[in-house]
Amino acid sequence: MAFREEDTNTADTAADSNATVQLQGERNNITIGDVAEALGVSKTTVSRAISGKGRIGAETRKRVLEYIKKNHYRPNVVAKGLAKSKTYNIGWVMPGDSNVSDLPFFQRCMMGISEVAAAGDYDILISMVFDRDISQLKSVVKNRKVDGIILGRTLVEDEGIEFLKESDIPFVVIGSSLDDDVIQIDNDHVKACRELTSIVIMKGVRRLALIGGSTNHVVNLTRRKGFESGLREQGIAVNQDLIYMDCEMDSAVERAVDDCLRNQVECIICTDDRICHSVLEKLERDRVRIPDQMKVASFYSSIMLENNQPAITSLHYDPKELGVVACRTLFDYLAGKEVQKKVLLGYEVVLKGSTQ
Amino acid sequence: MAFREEDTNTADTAADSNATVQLQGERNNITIGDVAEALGVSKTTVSRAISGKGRIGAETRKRVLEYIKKNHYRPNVVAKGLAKSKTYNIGWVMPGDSNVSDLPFFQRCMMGISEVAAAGDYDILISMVFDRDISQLKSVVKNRKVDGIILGRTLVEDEGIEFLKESDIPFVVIGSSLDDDVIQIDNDHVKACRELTSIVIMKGVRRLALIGGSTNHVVNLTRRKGFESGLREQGIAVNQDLIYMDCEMDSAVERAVDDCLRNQVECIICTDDRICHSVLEKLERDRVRIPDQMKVASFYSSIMLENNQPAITSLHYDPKELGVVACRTLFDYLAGKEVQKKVLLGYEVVLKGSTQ
DNA sequence: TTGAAAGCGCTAACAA
DNA sequence: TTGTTAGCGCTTTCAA
Repeated sequence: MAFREEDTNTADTAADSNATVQLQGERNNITIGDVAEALGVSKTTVSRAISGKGRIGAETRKRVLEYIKKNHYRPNVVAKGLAKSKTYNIGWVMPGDSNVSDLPFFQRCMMGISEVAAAGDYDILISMVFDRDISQLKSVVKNRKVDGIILGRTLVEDEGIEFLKESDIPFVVIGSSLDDDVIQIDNDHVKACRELTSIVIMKGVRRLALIGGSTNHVVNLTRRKGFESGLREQGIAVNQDLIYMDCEMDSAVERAVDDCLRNQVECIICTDDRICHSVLEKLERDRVRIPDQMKVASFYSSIMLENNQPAITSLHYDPKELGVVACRTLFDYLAGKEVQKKVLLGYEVVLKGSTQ
Repeated sequence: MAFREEDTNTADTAADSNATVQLQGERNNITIGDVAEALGVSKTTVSRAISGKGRIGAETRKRVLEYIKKNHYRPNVVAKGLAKSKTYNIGWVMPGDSNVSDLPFFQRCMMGISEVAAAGDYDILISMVFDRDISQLKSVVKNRKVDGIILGRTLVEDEGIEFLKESDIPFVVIGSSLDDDVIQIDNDHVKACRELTSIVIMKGVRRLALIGGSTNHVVNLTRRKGFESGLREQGIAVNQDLIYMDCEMDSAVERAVDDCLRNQVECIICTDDRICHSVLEKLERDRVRIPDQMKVASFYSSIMLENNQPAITSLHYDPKELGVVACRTLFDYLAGKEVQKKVLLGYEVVLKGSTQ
């Protein structure tokens, strides 16, 4: 029933005027040399006054600083970078092929990173990677445009990580890596998922199923591990037949749900909210009532689940905090400090009506 | 009914090991000087071989290029930038305070930008701005970390635009600006909204209402203009009482819907899908059936509306294309070419069940 | 406490 | 066709 009427002129001009503009003139900025000359001191002195390093007379210092302020001098960060072999940029690598529902997650991470970065006079250079295409990442690193990298997600076979390791540029990942050499910042998914699973079981449920996403995403493996650990903790044998992984397509989710219904599953747990959303739709279509006929919980929640009736029991994380810690860790590492190889952040279990 | 159990150890170490790492060693790269020396030519010659500019013997050129390839030499972009007064970065300014439902929009824009930028050997530096805080943008510009800027959205009173104008750095905006001096890339919202409004009217509706977002967002003004123009086009007088703007909060939307119901409105048009979503929830709560008792359409659709029953009539745009055109335009402008001050891109009217 | 000079890695006049 | 030299704007040794 979709009548599509496409506009023909896809690149039209404003009706009122065909006005054009052209760049002219040069911006020329005042340099450290100008300051030095104006004050009759050397560039070195000015440099020292600014950086605060090296001995310098309090009086001279004050004069320089005042002049600088009055004349709006700002050091050229790029030139400084060249001299110090730094770029004052860090690279933030986002998957360009992620589900829309994951975008807010990366966005929040980025806000955390950006906050810390800004405080350290750093900027963020982004590069998008796709499943098999890490060319943007490569170019940023090979062109030496960044001092370090933060990788936004981890895969089991991660070309990005491979590349970063061999190009020995400092980097940290958000998420867990199977590779111990990598500096990792993640939420404690195992513990979180174990806890949620346990709680659901303690409410009386015995037959639980897990519907999960790609097994190439480390996070899904971690969540599965937490789920199984929760079962065992409550003395329930892990039934591999009730664990459905790699449900990337809605159709796979549907098949899994059908199977659950056939097998008298009492509670479906989803590794993320995209899957959960699709489970909920399927259950609605089949007129399965939640929580009476089936309980549902999710190991990750975003806006997608926000307005569901009934509300969905799920785990909450703080993506911004991940970004903050990742960036701090990277900075510490760049500064030559010792950093922990793996930092695990907290979580929240939020119980709602869907597991009542 | 939300039992929240917060984890106490928000920054815990991996259980198995307290392993730490520390950065060591320096990456030292081969420079243009090394290449020159190895080949017994001057740096200039190497530079010319790489850039292809200036006369150089075919034989020499080949030798240099081969050596470079074999030894994995990559020019230092930052040094090149310093010499040429370029950064090879463009700034992408995203609102950090936007609704989650808008994030995919900005993400898609960014993908378009990133595609064009990469093709031009440029990278993207991001800065987030908040309603009243453009400090990140300022720092990026003042530190001269970028050659030009793309602004992701426009406000009626836009501090970002003000700042960019007076710092005379080249920039383009995605969206429309009331300021004619600004280079703008936008969809043709007026035309699109006029068309959608007209079509709905031609289906027999006479009493239409518009529920819209902040009047500080230029796009909302533009859409309102299109709505009114559609009414007039169909010979319907514009009733200002049925135009509800600045419905930022859900509560405002609810009041507007209540008012619509009282006033025998037959069709509610929303300026974006966040508002539409909230209209739909309200109507559902009031058990108003769509489209029988009330028709609904939206001037912008994203995932939020995707799975609604019935599907919602709306306008579709291509955010990535906006990014592509914005970046191309900026590049042209930087290159000293003449560019159009205002480029309007196309749209799609997608008719669905909600206006049946 | 201050300054001269070399250097970060590249480009671009100008000469040869 | 190639090389010499100065310079982009800053830092940093070394000397004064």
